[in-house]
Amino acid sequence: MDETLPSETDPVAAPPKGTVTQRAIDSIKALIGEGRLEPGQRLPTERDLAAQLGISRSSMREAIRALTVLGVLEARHGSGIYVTQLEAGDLLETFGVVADLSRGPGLVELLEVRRILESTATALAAARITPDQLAEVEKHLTAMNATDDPEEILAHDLAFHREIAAAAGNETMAAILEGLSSRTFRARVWRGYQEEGAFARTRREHAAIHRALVARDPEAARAAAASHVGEVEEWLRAQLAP
Amino acid sequence: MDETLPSETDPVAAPPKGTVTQRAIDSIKALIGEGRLEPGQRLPTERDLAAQLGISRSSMREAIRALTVLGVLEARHGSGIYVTQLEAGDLLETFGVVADLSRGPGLVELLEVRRILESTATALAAARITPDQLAEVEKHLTAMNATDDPEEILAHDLAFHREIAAAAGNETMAAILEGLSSRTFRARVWRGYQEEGAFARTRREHAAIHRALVARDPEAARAAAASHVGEVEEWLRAQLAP
DNA sequence: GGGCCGTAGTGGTCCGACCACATCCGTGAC
DNA sequence: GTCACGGATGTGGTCGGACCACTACGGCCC
Repeated sequence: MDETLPSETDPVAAPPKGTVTQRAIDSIKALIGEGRLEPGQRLPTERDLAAQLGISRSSMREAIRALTVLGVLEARHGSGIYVTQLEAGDLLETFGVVADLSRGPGLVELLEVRRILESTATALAAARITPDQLAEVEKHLTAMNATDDPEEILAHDLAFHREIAAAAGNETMAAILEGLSSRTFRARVWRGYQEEGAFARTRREHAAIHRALVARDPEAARAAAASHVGEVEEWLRAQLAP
Repeated sequence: MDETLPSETDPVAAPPKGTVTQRAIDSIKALIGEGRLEPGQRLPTERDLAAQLGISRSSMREAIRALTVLGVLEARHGSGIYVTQLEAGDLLETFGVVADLSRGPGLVELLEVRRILESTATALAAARITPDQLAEVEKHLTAMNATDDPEEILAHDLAFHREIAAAAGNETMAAILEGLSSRTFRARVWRGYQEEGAFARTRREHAAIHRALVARDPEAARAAAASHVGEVEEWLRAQLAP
């Protein structure tokens, strides 16, 4: 087959700036940005791509790997390389890395961002949530209160907030919040928080959020969510202060 | 030299799950997450790292490249591989990719997130900004109004909001906003917006934000910033509707 | 003592080979 | 005619080695 990518406007030679691999990354990103590669579309083989850019397969593989971890490309063993759907979930998966590797003051700042977004998302959800979605939220709320297994509580806690974020109707915001609530992040922060007997308080706060959703009261929902995250934020701030 | 990384708790063999490269990525991430690799620290050579994990140098290079684009590692040609400072700016650089490659509804959602964060950041800035920072903001505001070159306006517009975000005192939020205002993102959206003669309106809105900062009025600042971003958001929403 | 320059060590690039897996298509049984 | 099987083909995944480009260090010369 003579499958070929739309060629660059460059007629003679590519400006040899930066490493070869970086150029390859930028080239592919540009192809997508300019719409010459559509979401879901299959790319030429690694070997062909390398040949078209005049670089080795090794370098091209590094470029593809880089774009893979960024959620832009997806490599399927034995099948080919594909452009992802380029939706919020695909591209924001890497956001979890930030939450996982931040520490100290950065963690507090991350919680501050989460408080802002989570409160807004909860307010939006109060206005938009459907009965089905509300039932799902209640399911996790009930399950969360019905067990003492920290692992299970954490899982339902995550799902509780995820459902609310989804009900807010902004996938991008939901994806960011998902990253800010990554499993390891919560495990690192929540663990110490819950160990101080904050279970009862957490339950009260979750109940307040739920009440606001049922009442379809955005302002009450905003306040409840902000307070919920803010509690943890203050606790963490105190932990880092002395 | 016999430089060696702290070994895994695993005594026999690593569970062969996923690709070899992915394992290497996770291993290094884990080393950093567990604090066995400090920010700024130099890693063993690619060859040593590959040997320690029992994989080829090629695969290890892909792993390193992946962590490099994520802002976790930094490779210096001829010198070695180093852990970044792991600060917000390092890790959130990839956020720009999201803004660059999103399209359609995703762009509106992105602007919605920016409106929420930008309004809060501006409100915080109104309460915390120092005279020096305020002078810097005014410098860009003046420069922005003194030229007709779109490129220059865009540059000062970016700097204007960047200074305000910095004055809010949350580096993480500032880094996210920086990504949401990436050059190519604004170029794609603002271009069309400004072409419709929105210059005057933009100037009024910037002036309103500035007044609120000078008056140290957080609520006015929040409203002005929200309105500023909201205008573009509404315009873009209308563009995509028909 | 200071500056120059060679050298060892590092990441960057390339090549070629082989492996593991997915897909497609022809073959055969039913 | 339909379907299941199985091999052939093409793909990404891994490996090993070679060489290049650059940095950093230290000894040499002035």
